[in-house]
Amino acid sequence: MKKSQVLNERSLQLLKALVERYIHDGQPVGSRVLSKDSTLNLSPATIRNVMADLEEMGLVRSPHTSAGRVPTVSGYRLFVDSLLTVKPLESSELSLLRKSLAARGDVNEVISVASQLLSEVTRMAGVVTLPKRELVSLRHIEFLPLSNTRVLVIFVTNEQEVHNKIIHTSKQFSASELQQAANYLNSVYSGRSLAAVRKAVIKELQEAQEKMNKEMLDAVQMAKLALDVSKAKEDYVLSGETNLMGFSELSDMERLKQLFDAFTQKRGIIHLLDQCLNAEGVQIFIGEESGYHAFDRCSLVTKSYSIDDEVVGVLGVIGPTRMAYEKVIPFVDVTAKLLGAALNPRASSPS
Amino acid sequence: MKKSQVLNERSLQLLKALVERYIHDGQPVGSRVLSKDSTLNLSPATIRNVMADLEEMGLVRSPHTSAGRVPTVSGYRLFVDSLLTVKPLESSELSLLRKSLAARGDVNEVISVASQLLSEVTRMAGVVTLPKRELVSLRHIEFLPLSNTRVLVIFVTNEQEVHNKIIHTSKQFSASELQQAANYLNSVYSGRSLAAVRKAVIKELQEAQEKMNKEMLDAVQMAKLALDVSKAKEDYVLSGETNLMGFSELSDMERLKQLFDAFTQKRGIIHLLDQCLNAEGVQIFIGEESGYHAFDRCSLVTKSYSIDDEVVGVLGVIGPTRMAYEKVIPFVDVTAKLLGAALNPRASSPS
DNA sequence: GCTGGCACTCCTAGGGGTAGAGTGCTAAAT
DNA sequence: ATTTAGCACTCTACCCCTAGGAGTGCCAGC
Repeated sequence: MKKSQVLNERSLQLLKALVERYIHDGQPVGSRVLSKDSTLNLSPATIRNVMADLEEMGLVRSPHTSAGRVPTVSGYRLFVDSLLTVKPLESSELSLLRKSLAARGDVNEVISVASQLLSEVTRMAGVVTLPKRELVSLRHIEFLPLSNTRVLVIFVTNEQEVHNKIIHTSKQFSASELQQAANYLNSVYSGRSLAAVRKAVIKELQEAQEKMNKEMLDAVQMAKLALDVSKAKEDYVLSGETNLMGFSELSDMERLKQLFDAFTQKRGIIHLLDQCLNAEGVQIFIGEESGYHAFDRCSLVTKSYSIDDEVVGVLGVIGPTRMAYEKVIPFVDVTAKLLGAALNPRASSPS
Repeated sequence: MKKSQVLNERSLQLLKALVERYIHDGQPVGSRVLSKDSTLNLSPATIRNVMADLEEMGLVRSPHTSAGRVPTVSGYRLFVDSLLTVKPLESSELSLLRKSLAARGDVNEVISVASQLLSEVTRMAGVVTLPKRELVSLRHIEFLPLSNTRVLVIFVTNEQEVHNKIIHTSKQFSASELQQAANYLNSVYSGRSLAAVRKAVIKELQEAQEKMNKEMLDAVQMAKLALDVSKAKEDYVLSGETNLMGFSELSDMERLKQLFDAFTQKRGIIHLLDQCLNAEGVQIFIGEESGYHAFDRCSLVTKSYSIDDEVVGVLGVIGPTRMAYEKVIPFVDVTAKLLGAALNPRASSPS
């Protein structure tokens, strides 16, 4: 039993060189190349010894007897956590980001542009969750009668986000009744947060009776229905999935199908991304770490983004475990910042 | 030179048997199996002669000297056009369709349910274009001021379809000015078709000057902006793409990537589907017939669907050329009819 | 005109042999 | 005590070859 189990500097440098090399050309790396490649001048034999240690610790493994070594998940983990030297963004990339994410009106458009940027620049898949603000303020609400007791509700939140849903009311309302109801709600609740409105509405309903006239009661009743499940949909925008088909490590059709199925299911991925919401800085899942079988051969590099210092969503890049972390990490980092800035309503340019 | 070039009944029956057999088990079919398989009792030798004729006419081909025969595109074409015996839907499928497509409120939801049905039942990919009615009637319009000269326009068409866009106006409007403008537009134009409104608006603008007061002029000006490009987005809902990854004929990663790229591009596919809009009955594109390289190994079975006798969209199934046409065709047919019925606003159930 | 027979072609699967890559181990060198 | 050179060993990838099988085309007989 050797003295090790604790890694000395040299082993770490070697691991670093090995991972970098493997990321670069995708083939198991042997002692010979590392000997030439690495800055530390060591003979292949020495390197073999060190590599044997690394293997014993589960940081690398060899696909078969006479192949070189390949990083394991733990190897990658150690690499990204403490060995990685990140490369600053190329200025061309930065300016592309800046240009494309210049503030514009439509939130959905900005989100999908960001997603596409992530995928195009990294040549992997980009993902951005839709922003969900805790504090959604009600800007305006409107009711339109449909057939029978169905009513179309349109409400605008956060200045310019339009939502609509159909509710079923207890009785049939006329257009003017609905107009009155909307007027009442707009005058009383406009500008307040959805959560506050919901709370106030419920309170009003409980102590209503005599204080309110019937129209207002109806209005409040409808507001309750309208705002009920309005925080339902969590969703994300995915781009460049097809880029993943180019990677040899994902060329197994069975796995690939599982991965794409996960993309359409959305559930698992959303859950995964949600875990990153509260994390500081760039978060990385390597291979099986994600806990989702479909991602076994993939890594996910994510960062949350914020509007006005409030974390509202997550974006990231999905690619094979063997990806250029040193470039992807800073890129995801910067994109998150710029996206947050672009979404800040106060900064939105008049154009 | 043989007497043929014109196909006799026997050759046709043989072709039919061959195609059916090939569709069934996906391997080149030889004279031996056909001899046993087919209803017409012929020796392998005779069948070989006939197959040689079929090959000469480009209806079948052999992958190599000692393999059986495989249908060519023309072979499939002849098969689906005149040899196919369609199977009626299984009652379980029909009832599933009926149940799932029971009329409900949200158009988008119905469309995506239909798309999923197409993919789930056929185990291939399902596609449905969003309905686009020529006659879109304006139900209601609303303006909300944003920062500076930007105005959020919300308008409702066809009873319950909500659209919104942001326009830039020449001057800054107050909330009440915008309210007035909306009131004016709603009172004058509500219930008329978008096309008519657009026309009327332009006319009014030209002869406006003295007849109208300033508020109305502003209103009309904004209506023009709002309704300007409102017929922009053609789109479709695709489901079950991943099913396509199971088929061996699409297992070439290069081609598969092209196919999926085409799915995300949307442009080509929309164009292809548009061609089916005006066709009667079920329309089929086999392999290269589509003209789109990405579809070389695929077939597309489509049918237009109508709301209230007006053709508004197309749905279909995308799968490998070797698909069970006799089941897919009637299924697409029925789905189109049921989707049309489900979307008919008059029939929408109050629930 | 159909059929049986036969020679032929081509694909496929499997075996054996070789070259190359890279290892682990040992013994010598530093 | 660590590093290094040398060497035997292992595993893969590739190539060639063969045997078997499938299916054809053609011809001659029914």
